[in-house]
Amino acid sequence: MGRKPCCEKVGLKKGPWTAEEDKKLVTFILTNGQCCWRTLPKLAGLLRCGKSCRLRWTNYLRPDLKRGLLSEDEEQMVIDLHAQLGNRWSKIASHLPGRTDNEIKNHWNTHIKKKLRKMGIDPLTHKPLSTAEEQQEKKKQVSKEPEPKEEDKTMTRTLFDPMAMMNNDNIDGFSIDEVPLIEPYEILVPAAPSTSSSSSSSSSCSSSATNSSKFLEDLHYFPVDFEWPSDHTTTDTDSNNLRLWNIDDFSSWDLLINNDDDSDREPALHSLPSPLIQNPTMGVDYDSWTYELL
DNA sequence: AAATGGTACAACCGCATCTTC
DNA sequence: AGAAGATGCGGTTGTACCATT
Repeated sequence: MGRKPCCEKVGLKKGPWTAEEDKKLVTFILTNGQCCWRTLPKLAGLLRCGKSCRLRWTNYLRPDLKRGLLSEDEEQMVIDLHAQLGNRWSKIASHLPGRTDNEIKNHWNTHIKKKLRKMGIDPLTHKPLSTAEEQQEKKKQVSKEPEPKEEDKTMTRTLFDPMAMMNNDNIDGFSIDEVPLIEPYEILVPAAPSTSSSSSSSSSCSSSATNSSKFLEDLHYFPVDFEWPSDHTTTDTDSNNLRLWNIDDFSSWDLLINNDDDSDREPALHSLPSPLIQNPTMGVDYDSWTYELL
């Protein structure tokens, strides 16, 4: 008697998400918050399994995501963290606000691995390649010996970790679980005096509902026959910035929201806390997010 | 211009872990 | 305590895009 599959696979859609599905998912989550991924697809009218919805949201649709290639600093941080944590991508991602584990994993596999190899560093051990190769050889010869314990592995990685070397006396105090993630409801906080505190927990089903009500109102002004760009997931690898959708893709939407008569309908921008608009380090460019999502 | 190969990234799969009853 | 369900995580795959031949 095995466990039931996470969802009824029959009749469920797989593969790339369409703009329409994205819209449904975003609308639902902004209305109801993130709750119960299993039931979400049904409630949102999506023919997807909950898992797929969660991934789409966390890796692509979340408003607090940074897009674009990792900066040099971020890349170095990934390398340092990888030296300490190994392939614990979610832990690594928790140190890089706006970055997802999937994104970091992909970047590691496609860019950093090669880079390190070019530099003569083994991306697995973070040791000089020659040494690592020797070790591989030894490992083959002594393959009967048991695997080193997890702590030992970490120690080995740390040995060649510049960050750890610099902060040697801080290693023990360096908690990887202490960096908070920005939640959507934390971003879409209305500037208007709020009756309820914005602190509290992140587990509510309706946490973002009120915060985004204005935003959702604005959704109603979305052109019914608006044509979502089919290549909205296309990345511009020639520039440093990836994109979800080009600003030009939204000319009709842009026209709509910038209509002089309806200038106050611009999606909830006024209600966004100014630090979020002005502070790029928050990883949220509200303007672009609005356009990207819609 | 077409074919081919390489690269990058979104999405899926299966297992692990956590939560609830 | 342990079974079942829900969620999270890491590895892998599929495919679109780009460069080269």
